[in-house]
Amino acid sequence: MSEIFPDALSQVADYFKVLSEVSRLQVLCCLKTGPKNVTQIIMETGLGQANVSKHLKVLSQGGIVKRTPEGVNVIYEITDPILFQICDLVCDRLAVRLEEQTQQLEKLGSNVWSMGQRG
Amino acid sequence: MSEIFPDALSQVADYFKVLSEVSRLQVLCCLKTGPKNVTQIIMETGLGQANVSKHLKVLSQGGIVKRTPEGVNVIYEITDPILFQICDLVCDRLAVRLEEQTQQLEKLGSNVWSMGQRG
DNA sequence: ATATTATATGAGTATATGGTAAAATAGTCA
DNA sequence: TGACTATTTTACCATATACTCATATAATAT
Repeated sequence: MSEIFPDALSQVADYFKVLSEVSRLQVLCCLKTGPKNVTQIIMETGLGQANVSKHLKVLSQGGIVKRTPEGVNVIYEITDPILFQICDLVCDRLAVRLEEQTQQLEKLGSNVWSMGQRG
Repeated sequence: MSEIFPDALSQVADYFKVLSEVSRLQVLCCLKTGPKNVTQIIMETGLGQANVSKHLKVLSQGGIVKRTPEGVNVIYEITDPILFQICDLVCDRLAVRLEEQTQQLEKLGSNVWSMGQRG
C-alpha cells in the first residue's frame, strides 16, 4: 500500500484475491492445525476432490501454502504465519462492524417504537 | 479465522474480496491522504467515472469506506485504520517472498553457471 | 506389466464481475 | 421552473472463475 502505481498494487490485490474464497479459507483453516495431505483436506472440508486440488494449486502459486510430495501423497502446509495475523485483524474489524450494526439496529428499533407509539 | 464453519468464513472472504481489485486499492490509496469527493478520486486515479462510482459503492457496502453527501458532492473517507495495518502485513509478506525468490534465482543462476563451466 | 491409490488436469457450464456508454437522479443556482 | 453540475444507476459486453465429471499422471505394490 506504499505505492500508488497499479503495478505494485496488483500484487497486493492478487494476494487478497487468493484469500477471497470461502473454500480456500476452509482449506487454510484445515491446515491451521498442521500439515496435511490432500485426502485429509478433502475429508475435513467436505469439498470435492478436483476442487480441493485446484484450490491448493491457487494457494500454492500464491505462496500461501507449501507443497511437498511424499511418496504417493502430497503434503501441504501453511508457509506464512503472518497469514493468521491478517485474518485476525479482519476478524477484529468484522467484530467491530457487527457491534456498530447492532447499535444502529437498536437505535432504529427505538425510533420505530416511538413512531409506533405516537407520530 | 476462528471458526471452521463456512458461514463465518464467508464474511472474511467477502472482506478480502473487496480488497482484491487493483482499482479499488487505487481508490483506497487515494483516500489514504484524507477524505475526497468523487471527482477528486476520478482525477487522481484516472479511472472512469461510472467505474469509480461502482467501486465506491462496493467499498461502502463492504464497510471500508464511509459515504457522506455534502451539497452536490459526496465525500468518501476510510472508516477503518486497521485496513492499512492489514495492507502493511501483506506488503511485508510480499517483500519476504520477493527476497526468497531473489535468493532462489541466485542459486539457480550459480547452478547454471557451474553447469556451463563443467558438468 | 498391471492394478491400485493419490493427486492433478481438461472440458463444460453457470455465475460473477470489471469496464464503458448512456440515461437517470439529486442538489444548487438563476 | 429550467439550466447546470455531481453522482448514481442501467444495459451490455467481455472476461474470469468456481464447481463437477471425466480423464490423465505419478508412485507403489503384486
